[in-house]
Parts: sequence; C-alpha cells; structure tokens
Amino acid sequence: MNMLDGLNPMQREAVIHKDGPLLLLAGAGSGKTRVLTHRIAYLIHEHQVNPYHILALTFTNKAANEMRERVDGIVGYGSEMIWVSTFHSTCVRILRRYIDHLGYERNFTIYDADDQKTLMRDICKYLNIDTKKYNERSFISTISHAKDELKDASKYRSEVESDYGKRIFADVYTEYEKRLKNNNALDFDDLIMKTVLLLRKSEEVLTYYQSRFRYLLVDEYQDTNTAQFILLSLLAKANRNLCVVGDDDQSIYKFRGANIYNILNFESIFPDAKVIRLEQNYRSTGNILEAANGVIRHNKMRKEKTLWTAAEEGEPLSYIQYPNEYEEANGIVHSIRRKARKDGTSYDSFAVLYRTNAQSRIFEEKFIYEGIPYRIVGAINFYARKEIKDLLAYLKTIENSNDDISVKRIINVPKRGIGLTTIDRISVYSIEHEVSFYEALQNIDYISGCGRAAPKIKSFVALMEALKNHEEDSGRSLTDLINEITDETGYVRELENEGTEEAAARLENIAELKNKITHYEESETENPTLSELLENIALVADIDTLDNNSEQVLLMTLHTAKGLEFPYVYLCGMEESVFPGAMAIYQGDEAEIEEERRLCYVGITRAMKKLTLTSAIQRMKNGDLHRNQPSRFLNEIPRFLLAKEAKEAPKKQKKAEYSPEKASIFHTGKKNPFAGNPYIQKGIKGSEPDYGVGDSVRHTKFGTGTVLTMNKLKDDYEIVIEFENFGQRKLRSSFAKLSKV
DNA sequence: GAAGGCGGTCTTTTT
DNA sequence: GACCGCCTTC
Repeated sequence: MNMLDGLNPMQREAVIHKDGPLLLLAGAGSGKTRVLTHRIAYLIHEHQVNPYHILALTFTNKAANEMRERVDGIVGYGSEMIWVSTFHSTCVRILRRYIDHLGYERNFTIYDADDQKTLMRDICKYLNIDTKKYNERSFISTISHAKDELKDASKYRSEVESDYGKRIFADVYTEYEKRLKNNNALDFDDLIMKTVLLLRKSEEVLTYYQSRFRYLLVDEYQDTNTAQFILLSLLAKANRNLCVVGDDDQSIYKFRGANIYNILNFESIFPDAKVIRLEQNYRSTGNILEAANGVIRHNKMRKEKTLWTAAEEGEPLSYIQYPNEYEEANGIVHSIRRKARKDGTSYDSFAVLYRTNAQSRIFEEKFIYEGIPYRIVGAINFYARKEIKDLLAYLKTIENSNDDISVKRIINVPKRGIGLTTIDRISVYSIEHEVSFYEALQNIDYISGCGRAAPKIKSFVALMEALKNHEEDSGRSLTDLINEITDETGYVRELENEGTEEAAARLENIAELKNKITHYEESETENPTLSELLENIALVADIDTLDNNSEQVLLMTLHTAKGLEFPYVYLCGMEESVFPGAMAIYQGDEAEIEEERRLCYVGITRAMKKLTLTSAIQRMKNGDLHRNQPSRFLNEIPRFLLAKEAKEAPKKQKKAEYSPEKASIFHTGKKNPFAGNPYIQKGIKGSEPDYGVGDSVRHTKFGTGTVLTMNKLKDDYEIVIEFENFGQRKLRSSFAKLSKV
C-alpha cells in the first residue's frame, strides 16, 4: 500500500518531512492521528528509520492505544518496537529503571489526587495550619503548579522569599517534598519533574535516551506544560527530530499547567521549524464547522486559521431553552430516544456534553428512568471508590511499606480497634525517630501509651508480614494475593454481614477489581508484577476504559470529550456562569473567558452530523436557585446557522414568564431570538400577530406569502405559509418577524 | 474507640 | 447539595 494514498497535500507534506523540528497546526478533525501514524510508517519504510528509535507521546492511554493499533496496522513488522505511550507512563518507565540516581528506590509508589489530599491533611495538622484559613487544595495546587514549572521546594522558597504571605506555602511544600521522599512516593507532577531532574543529573542516562529516541512525535502538544516541554527539549536536543501536533484553539488545560506558549512560540524556539497547517476538516458538517469558527473567532490570543470542509452544510444547529435543568435533561433524553427509534441510530452515536461533572446527575436519573443505556465517563473513577482504594492500599503497603499514607489508610480498615489516639502516638514516634510509620508499628513495644493497642498492632503487623511473604513466594499469583487479602483481613466478610444494598455494590466492585487483576495477569504482560499492576492502575483514567460500539449514550465533561467524535452531540447548560463558568466570569480575566471559549470550540467540533445546544432558564447550583442568561457563546454562533433569517437587529423583548412545562424551541427557519448583544434576550415570547389565516404577509428573507394555517401554542403561534418563491414553510410567529401586507 | 448528628464550607475542568 | 470535620453520646 502506498502510504501517501488518501492524504491531502498538506498531510502529505507532513508525512514526508524527515529531519528537523516540525510543527503541525492541526485543527479539530483534520486527520492528525492519521498524519502521525502515516508519518511513523513513512519514516520506517521510506527513510529506513529503525522503529526502535521512534517515540510517540500522547496524554491519555486511550489515545496511545488507538495510535498503537493504527501504527500496528500500517507498519507491520517491527511496529512493536515503536514506543507509543503517554507522557506519564513513559516517565514511569524511565524512572523505574534509573530513579536510584535520585536517591529513591525503584519500587516507588504513585500518589493520586486522593493520596495527595490525605497527605496534605496530615501535613497541615503537623504544621498546625488552620485549614479554615488555608485549605489543603490551595497548597496542593500551588505545589502542583510549581512542579509544572520544575520548581522544587527550595527554588520555590527562594522565589517567594520577599512575599511574607507565601512563606507558609514554602513551608508546606518543603514538608510535602520531604514526606513524599520518605514515603518513597511520587505524585503525578513528580513523574515528569523527576524525569527531567534525572536527565539533567545523569549525562549517561540522557545520552542513552537521546540515542534511543531519535524521532519524537507529540500529540496534543498544546496541552504540554513547561516540565514536559523541557523533557522534550532534552530528549530531542541531540537529533532535533521533534514533531509536535497541536491546535492552540483546543488548549483547555491551563489549570493543569499547560503552557500555551509552548505551541505559540514553537517557531521562535525552533527557528528552523517547518510549519504545516491542517485546516481541512473531515469530521463535521459545514454548519457545525461554521458555528465553531464563529465562536473561536472571538478569541484574540490565537494563531489565525479557519477550518473548512468539503462536506455539505448538513442539518442546521438547534438551540433549545428549557425552564430548568430537569426539563433540559428530559428534553435531551427524549430527543435521543426519538431519534434512535425513528431511524435505528445506535445509542453510541449520541453524546451529552457538559461543563461540570455535577450536571451529570440529573441526566443519569433520567436515563435510568427511561431505560436508555448510558455511561457517565469520568465523574468517579472506578479506582477512586473507597473499597477499591482500601484494597489497593493493602497492595501498596505490601509493595512499599514506606508508604505511610497507605499504611495509615488500612491500619484500622476493617476495624481492628486501633483508634486515632494510638495512630497519632505512633505518628509522633515515627517522625521523632525518623522511621516510617510501618517501622514504628514494628517497634510498638517502645512506644509509650500504646499498651492497650499493642496486641492489635502486633497482629496487624503479623498479617501484613504474612501477606508480604506470600507476595515474595514467586510461585503464587496476584489473584491469589488479592483473594488472600480480602479473606484474611475479613474485609469481604464485614461487607457480607452488613447486607445493605450499598455493601452489595461494594462487593460487586471488589469482584470487579479481582477480575481486572486476573485479566492483567493473564493477558497484559509476559511478566506480571505487583509493581506494574499498581502503576497501570495509577495511570489509567476513566476515559481509557471506553470501548467504542458500546450501544450506550455517553455523558461526559467537555474536557474528557476532547479527541472524541460523535454523530449527534448535545451541548447542555449553555448559560452564563455555567458555561462560561462563574469562576471565569467573576475573575474578569479575558484569558479565562478565552479558555472557556476554546472549550466551547472543542465541544462544537465533537459533533459530526448534528449539534444541539440547550440551556435552562433556572437551575439549582450549589444548593440554591440561579437564573442565568443564555451563554454568550450562543450569541457568537452566526445567526443564520440557527435561523435562516437575520437581517434587522432584533427588538428588545420583554422578559417572559415561564412555567415549568413550556420549553421554547428554536429550530431551523426561525429567527435567532438572541441576536444582538451583549447579553442574550431571555424572553422569546412574541406578541399576538396582527395577521390571520388567508392574509398576505412579508418575511424578510422569504418575501411575500399567504398564511395557510395558524396553530396556537402555549405562547406562540406555529404558522404555515405558502411563499411565492420559497414554497411552504413552517414558522413561529415570535421569530419570523412577519408583517402584514 | 465507634457511630451518629450538626454545622460550616465550598464547589471547574484531570494525567 | 455534597462533603468534611468536629462534637456528642454510647
């Protein structure tokens, strides 16, 4: 097969390019994965690059797996030697091999957000910090951002020295860093930062990876943070074969440290970079694309570009305003069912996208009620469930008993009668004697005040030691180990005795965990280890477990939807202070709004055939009722995409009163009711028409016609008109701006 | 030491 | 409206 077949000229150029930096500005749906995979194949087959020298980096495992599959499909022999993986997994792989250069042990534990929080709570307690004044989250995010910028605690401290108010952050960071080190644990940000540190520290390791990775390809480049950029620079320094693919318009991870200047300034950092733009979209209809362009055009900080398509206009977009979030969910669920029933569209062709996870709950209720298969992606990760985390903490303790967070998590789970007082005393001892919490447990006889708890502690230690021995007994499997844990600890028994529905659900989850472990052991790798199992678990996101063709409607946030596409997309909650979110509006920072707008652009461009936007006039938020104006982004969608009529500026309309049962629907052929600005009109109710059946009327676009029927709705009229030049049209009187002639 | 109740707080997005 | 921490009670 010719690797250039079916590629457009721009794509072809990108595939052929061999050496030197390459920036691919690839708009949504422009076939970038296709370009990347073909490029890899071309490097191997035409440029005789050894597959062993190629590294392709993505952000999610899902993207990595997909790329892997497609690369395997076109490269054939040798494709397994190509390293395709996420930033985080790549770093873990490097660190597992060399982290001893940094004074860590190779069996380090990876802390997730939950573990971080627990650790931070401990630290605040230890440092006597009033968590009412400073919350743990602000510390965590400060530290995280520092790490994104490769600043360790001492660097951070020196930077904020002059700022007295920030000293406490430096103190917390210092302690946090120390604890992680003592626990032989790394958080997510460390994975990148420590790898950079390692490569900077050891010439030998750096040279090794530089000569291994001669061709680098990076997907979703706009999401990289400074640390990741430095990592790439280090790796690419020797050969300068760095190909990055990204779209600044889809940069939506600023809060996670993504540095948009990585892509905006790529050409000034690599002056010899070749830049190729992919602007032809192969995903969406013309209307959808035009809407997306219309919205993103309002951003000032961007590389100018316009997506275009050879596809036809397709269906117009719909905007529907509902009285509240219940009606919104109801309307969307019904619309999906109607469509599915009408022409047998599979449920996996639909996606409901929202700004915040909290919005998913009502939809979930509705989908259950209507018996429509659905899946919520993201909200609660399977591995974040309490029972799963508990069992994983056992496994983590077995793997790395220096991990105090895990040991403390399970020491009294299930209940062993070891209370907080005892735990505190042991903590104090462990800090004073600079030993791990687990070691302190082993020294329980020397800790004063623990007399009564001592036997319980001893039996816990004995239990853990027995489990550890089991693990070292190489003849036995991880499945055996997890079974032994659930049996010996009495964890399962306790749940079984509870007999509640909730306990039953937890038991089911535990069974599921066991399945996953068995599955890992039997099929994932040749040499399964506990360490690798834990690592796989730590690095999967919910989205990674998504399989296509699941016959389920997918519900997810706009963030998790990035990189996916669906024939029918419902973008809900299009209201000011929901989307764009209150935070962005309140901060009054245009950059924040621009980030939200990019998110909107991402959402719109997920749709292939039809996009439906919805909003609610009022909704419950944080426990109280809010009335929000429709989102400004709706107003940025060119009017004619929602309505075929748009000449005169709309009259200010009176605030309409709403009753729960009425939802106003703007479909094709009706005037966009919220044209004008800056805020969109809430009301859409028209006044009584001054014409009747049989009258001659004039329409601004369709010209003159005769009213055939008038159908009274709740507070509008549905009118069928026979136009002289446009035939029969069904219109709403409130939008159509008809005048009697 | 455990369990249940109360009140305050904070709400974006995630590898 | 959810969660967390704190308090009370047993």
